[in-house]
Amino acid sequence: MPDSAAPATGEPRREQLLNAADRAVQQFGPGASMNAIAAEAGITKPILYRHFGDRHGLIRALTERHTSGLLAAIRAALAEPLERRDLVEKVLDTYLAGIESRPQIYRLLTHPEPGDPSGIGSALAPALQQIADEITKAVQGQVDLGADRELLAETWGRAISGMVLAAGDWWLEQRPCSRARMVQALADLLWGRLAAAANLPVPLTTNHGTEQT
Amino acid sequence: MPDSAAPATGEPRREQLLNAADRAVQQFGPGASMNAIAAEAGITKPILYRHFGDRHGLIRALTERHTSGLLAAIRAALAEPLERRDLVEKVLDTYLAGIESRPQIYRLLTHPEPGDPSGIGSALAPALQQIADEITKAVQGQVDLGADRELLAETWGRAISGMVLAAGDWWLEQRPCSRARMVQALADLLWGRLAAAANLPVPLTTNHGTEQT
DNA sequence: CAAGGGTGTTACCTCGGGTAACATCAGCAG
DNA sequence: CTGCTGATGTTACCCGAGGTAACACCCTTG
Repeated sequence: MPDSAAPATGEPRREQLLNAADRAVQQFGPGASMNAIAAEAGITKPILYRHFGDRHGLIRALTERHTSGLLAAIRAALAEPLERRDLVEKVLDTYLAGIESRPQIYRLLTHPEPGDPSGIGSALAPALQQIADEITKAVQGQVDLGADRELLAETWGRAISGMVLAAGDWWLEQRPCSRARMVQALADLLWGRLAAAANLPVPLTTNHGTEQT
Repeated sequence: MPDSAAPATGEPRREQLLNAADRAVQQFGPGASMNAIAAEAGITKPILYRHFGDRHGLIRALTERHTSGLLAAIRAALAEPLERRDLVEKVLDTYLAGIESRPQIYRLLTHPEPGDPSGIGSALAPALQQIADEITKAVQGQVDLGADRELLAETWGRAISGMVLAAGDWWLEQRPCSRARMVQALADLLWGRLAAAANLPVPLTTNHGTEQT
């Protein structure tokens, strides 16, 4: 490696390829083929594979570029010195604003696999949808939520089912605790323990590893 | 259609194929190829396509069989006359027990797309993982949760990120309300409004459409 | 004995991920 | 100038998976 500090000619090409991949994904969605991406870049497949190894590597590089932005925003929001309720709202708003600004990219981040080119509506797992509906109905029928009843119930139906899906997914994979404890942890969350818990004093001793890029 | 009420010879074969597909999925995971499924059934591909149209149809038939069970269990749990907190726990436990009993099938239900045969750990979206980590760190650092701190924080990290993912997904797709209202709805949920809201009287006038199979 | 419907097969097509082998052009050492 | 190295690029191919066409078998019914 003769040149000591001149990646200025090497990096840009990779960036350029990623930009092309970006454009291709914007056009064709997350299922854009390697051929399509290569064509968008004005080159052919093998070059992509030389740079990124395989499709997974390309997608990963692509997602990392975008997640870094969203993640940084969320980190910043989480670090703001707000009341906890305000903090929660701030983070939620940051996330929603992030996905709102680039829907195609968002789809890539959350649904990296091709997905069906036919049905647009199949956002999350089909089973989840039905569970969400059940929860919605239950909340609507059993909980007094005032004027916003319908919207709240439906939102909560999605939210709770997604919450349980993600947590259950992780639990199945890792088995960090018994099922009963898991149930307690999730019920506690839904039960407002996040609101009820006392604030910890601002930590000055240990930095919780918020490494920035 | 000469035979009036004798699908007894037609249905069983289809059921039998579904059983074979079940076995194949248990063995090879959700990405089981049509060839593999056909082999497990002791036949070849075209028969599968005759019965189910395409892979999507097969997967759908398979998921419907299993969701009906899980969904019925959740419905039953939701309908039990328990205190709301107990009800929440009951439903959570029902769901977790359901996915625990058949992990491979669960994967099929929630991650119908092939997924990477190489990396096992990629359960949910890669971006989500990092967001979950951030939330975990934030909760650990800012909220006093007592002895279960670590487990609760990590569980909540996954749970909250999954919740926001699902809700955001739905919101992006449907745009049922403004972003600000969405933020409020989600923050309210995390804030214990589910716990704080009054019970609705048991509805006797309208049946909320809990149709059973 | 046909006719029809279900079950089954082999052989093929298409498309997408992934790779091997070869061509080219830059810069740099001798 | 020659020749090495390393990056960029190409064509042509392999493989596996979804999906289909065409043909064969059996069994029931008229």
